[in-house]
Amino acid sequence: MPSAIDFPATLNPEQLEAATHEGRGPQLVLAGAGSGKTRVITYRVAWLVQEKGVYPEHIAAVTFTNKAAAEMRSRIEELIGIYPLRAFVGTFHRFALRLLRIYGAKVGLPRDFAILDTSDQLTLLKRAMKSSGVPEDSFRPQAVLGAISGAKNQLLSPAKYDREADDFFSKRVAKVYQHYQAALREAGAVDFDDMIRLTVELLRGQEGIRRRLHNKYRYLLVDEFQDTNHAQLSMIEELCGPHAQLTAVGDEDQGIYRWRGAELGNILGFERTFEGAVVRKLEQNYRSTQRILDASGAVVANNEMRRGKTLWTDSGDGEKLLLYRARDEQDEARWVANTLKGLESELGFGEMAVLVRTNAQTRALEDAFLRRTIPYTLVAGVRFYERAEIKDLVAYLRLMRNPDDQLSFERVLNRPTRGIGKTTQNKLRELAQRQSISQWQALQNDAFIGEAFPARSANALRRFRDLIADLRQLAEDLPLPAVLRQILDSTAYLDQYDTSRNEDDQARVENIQELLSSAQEFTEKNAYASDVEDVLSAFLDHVALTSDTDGLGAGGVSIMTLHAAKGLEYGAVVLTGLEEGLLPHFNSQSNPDDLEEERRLLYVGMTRAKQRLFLTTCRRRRVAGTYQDQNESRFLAEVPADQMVVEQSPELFASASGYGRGGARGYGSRSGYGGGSSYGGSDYGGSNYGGGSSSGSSTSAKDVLSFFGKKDATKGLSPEEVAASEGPKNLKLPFMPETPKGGPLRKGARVRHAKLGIGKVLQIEGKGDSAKLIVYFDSVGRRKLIAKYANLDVL
DNA sequence: AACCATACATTTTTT
DNA sequence: ATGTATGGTT
Repeated sequence: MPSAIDFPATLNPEQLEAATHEGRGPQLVLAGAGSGKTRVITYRVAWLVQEKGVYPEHIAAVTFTNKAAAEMRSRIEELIGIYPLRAFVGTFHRFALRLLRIYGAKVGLPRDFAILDTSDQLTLLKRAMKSSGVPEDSFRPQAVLGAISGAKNQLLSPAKYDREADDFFSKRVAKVYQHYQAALREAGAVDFDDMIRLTVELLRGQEGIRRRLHNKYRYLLVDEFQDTNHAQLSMIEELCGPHAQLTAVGDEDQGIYRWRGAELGNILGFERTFEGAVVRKLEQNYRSTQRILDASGAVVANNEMRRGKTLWTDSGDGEKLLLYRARDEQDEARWVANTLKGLESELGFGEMAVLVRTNAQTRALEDAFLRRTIPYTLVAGVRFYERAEIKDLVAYLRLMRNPDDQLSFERVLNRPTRGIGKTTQNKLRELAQRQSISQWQALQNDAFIGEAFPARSANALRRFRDLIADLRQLAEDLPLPAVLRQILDSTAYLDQYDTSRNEDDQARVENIQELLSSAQEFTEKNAYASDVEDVLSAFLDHVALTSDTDGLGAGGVSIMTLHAAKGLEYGAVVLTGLEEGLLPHFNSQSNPDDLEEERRLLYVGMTRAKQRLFLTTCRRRRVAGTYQDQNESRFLAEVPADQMVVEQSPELFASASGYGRGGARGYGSRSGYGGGSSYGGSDYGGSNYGGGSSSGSSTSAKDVLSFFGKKDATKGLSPEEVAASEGPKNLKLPFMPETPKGGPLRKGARVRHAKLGIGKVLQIEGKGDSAKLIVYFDSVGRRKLIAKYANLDVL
């Protein structure tokens, strides 16, 4: 066991103050990128345990991701030499789950409630839309789910949400929300948002439990505080009893999850929420060169929503940033590949990362890397536990614990196929529903099966019932991995695959093997658990709360989204696609708060770099199949010129015909018209003002200016701003997908579609980027089209 | 139940 | 362009 830690010798003065914060009051630590925030949390826990004699049981450290939690736990344990440390170190959801598994009944949860993943949620939601009479094609289920999630994050019940709903969409959502909750109740399940919401409900409604928990969790540490949403903040508030000591750590400049409910206000208004709070800043950076800090700092300084920090380092200036102006995404990818190859001897590919705003950007990069045989890892991919075969087996496991689990039951009823078709499934569901019993219970009545179903179906159902019953019997005393093997065996699950011929099948079998090993590993780790069912339950919870995205460390250059890069660091970082429409993304250009978030996204990307930082921008880029002219990101103008070297693609001029006007900054060419919100409602809706790149003549900036002056519709750019800009030099145009030139698109207009031929517009509904057209084509008749994607020529 | 054709959507993603 | 979901057909 390590001897006492010399805190003052290992921490800088600010870190030391934060780690050894005394007194009752809450503390907010504003930890700049690379300033050692995890260090502060780990040392604070160590300090509490070693210096203040706090029992680890009284400490809870809460994070957002399993990965962060695991890292934190291992660092703390290493530091104080206690394994395992009996403190709570885990995610918000795991914390909530721990409480709900104990006290769930108090908020109306069944004993073995299941946790839904996103696809289960969608299944239930679609069902809820149907039962609430909201047709599925009227609103995108994803959008409805998003709205419901938002409501839950705001701790709004269906009734309250309904009361506050004042537009058509919200009214509908309110209805669906109600039915969705009913469906959850019926399925005996909660979704992720419910876990937090119900925990708040529990803490607010049960004074006794609340007091007990105040007594237990006396020291709270919350990581990434800028990412908390309203429900999570409430949970923390309720958890902070009169004696709790809260340490919140975060960085408002790295808040990039507004779109999923995170509220920067939680960190900006910390002192208002937590009275008497102390706020500290960590500004010494241990990661990047001063150059990188200055450049990124200059960018983020343009944000209003921040308290302001100035990061510094004593490790030297380092090299200037390098900006590459590429012709298109192929050229960009080629340049990135070559540049990184040149750095290989110095850094090694594993110390390099290429960051993108959208996943679609990775394709060109992968191509270039493959061609140049540069090893790379795509950090993304389908989550392990969401793969179909894994979900099947997990559903079987769930039935072992709770055969009344409706979703799991329906999932495996005919998987692998065993002659229980859709008709039979629907009938069974209806019959069970009518009697208010689970489908499993319905199957217990043998006579009922015989009466209700034709012989063939009845037999298949009986066989399924006996299969599950036998498995449940076995599961009672077999260890988890053996149960899984038995399931595979009894269902002949692997027989569906042809591993010698089909690569996909082979991958599925490998996935199943991986599941077996993870079950094995889990069982070994939890060997101390008292009985078999405990391990099974714990494993199911583990599966529900673990995404296993950690494909890191596979070697080579890491390619990932800016979001995925948060918290990571690399010797060299390339930020690609610094273009209007991509960064800032065009869906975020019209709202100032969204725009600031895009800037933070860039900031997060920049501050991942330790030594070298590269930026790239493309003159044109293929988006959804067709090339679009791009304008440089407005954020590039915010990087101090003296911190950056600019390199330009020779090809920019070589094939000058569509891109004539290559200035030092900004291009005379422009993109078509139609960025999101200005679409439908106007006379110009759907028509386009695309630069005539095909003819080789890019339209002059004057035309563009007059156009905008007249239109006055472009968000994020007032006519004054446009007028104030002088020619191509400072042109900042919103993202606009390119379409060929034509007249205004309106009812009755004749249009040409690339595949469908000539048609007539019958109707235009909606506006914004979702404007829908109904067109009658000579060839195929009526078609519904989305203006954005249809790419219509107006004749 | 397997198969094919068509429709649809395309920012970011954790739990 | 491209992948996935859905729906109809055999």
